[in-house]
Amino acid sequence: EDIEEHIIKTIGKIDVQIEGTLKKGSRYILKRILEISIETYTLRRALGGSYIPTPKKLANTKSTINPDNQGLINPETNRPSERCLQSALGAYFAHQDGHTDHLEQIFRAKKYKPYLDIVKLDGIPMPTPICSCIFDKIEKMNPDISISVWGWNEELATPKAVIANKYGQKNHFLWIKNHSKLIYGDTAHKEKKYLCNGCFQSWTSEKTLERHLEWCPGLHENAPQRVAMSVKGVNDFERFKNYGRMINAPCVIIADFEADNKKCDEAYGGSMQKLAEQKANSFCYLVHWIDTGDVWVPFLYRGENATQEFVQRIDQELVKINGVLAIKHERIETEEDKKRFAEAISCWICKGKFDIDTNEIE
DNA sequence: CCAAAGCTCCTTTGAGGCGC
DNA sequence: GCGCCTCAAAGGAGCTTTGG
Repeated sequence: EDIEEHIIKTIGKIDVQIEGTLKKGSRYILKRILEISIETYTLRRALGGSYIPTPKKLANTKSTINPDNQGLINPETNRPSERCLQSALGAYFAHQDGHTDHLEQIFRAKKYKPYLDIVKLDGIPMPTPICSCIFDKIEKMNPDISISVWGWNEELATPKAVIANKYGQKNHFLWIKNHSKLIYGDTAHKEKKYLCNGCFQSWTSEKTLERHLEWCPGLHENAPQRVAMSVKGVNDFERFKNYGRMINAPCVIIADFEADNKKCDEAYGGSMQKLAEQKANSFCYLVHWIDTGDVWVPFLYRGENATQEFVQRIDQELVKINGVLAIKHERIETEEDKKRFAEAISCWICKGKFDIDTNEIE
């Protein structure tokens, strides 16, 4: 169905292009279309594979169930079974039903067979690609569950939510029985952590998680944003106060740095440790004159001591800018202006009334 | 028995609000 | 801008619980 939709869209695009071309040139006539070719490519996505033992550090957390399908042969393909996703979901359903023992034996224990059958995976490719459209389909077929996919980095012993598709990688699915245990190592703080299922951040208490949930935008595509409206009589009135920003700036300097991320490991003060340092390696700036729109040619520097170089260059620019600003212009002041100044009773910037008697000013 | 999670309790750190 | 306050995050000691 995706292919059909794509073809219909493509035909529409071709029509528009043909029409556009015919309108542009004066006497074009379309006689016939000689050829339309469709190129297809095999999409290589992360795939769920056959049995892989749980990595040691992950196994130590005792937070996952890794169903054992070792030696199982799929009668349809005559190759090792690739049904790890089915068994991971089956283990969840069995656990929901109160079964806690030997869930990893779901393929072999007879009493667990029904739970494998609960899992609806019709039309889902095995091994299963990690792809939002496929997992959307699985969730539609199994309306009682929603699935989040996590990746495990054995070297760092850290879990990470999988959001983007991973291409051409063979994966193995297991069921995360206990999220809390999995995220315990997020910090060195030795208390239970509370996971947000929407964005996979961990929180220090139930209270802070609940507060976060009111605002969590989630990580999925088209994640909703919470909008806080002002309350009548409380915060529904705002007044502009930043009068300094109203003063005309004759010119602005627009500058940008690029930096290398230099790894380090040194004491920073207290119990903090500095792990990385941003070291500027280049910068570029230009001077933009507001009134005339003039731009002084962008200056680009790449090399040693970029920050010091920047300060020196800006000092020189300021000298040049002050040179321009030092040119005095004659003030144009009409009789009307003088009259308005004399009669003014409020500040022209903030509109506030003068609290001085204007008659006293001579 | 083991390793990791997690509890109680205490501490430091940094962000941010408030009043002056 | 400063001092003071509150709050949450996070570090950590010393212990128990948990699940294999």
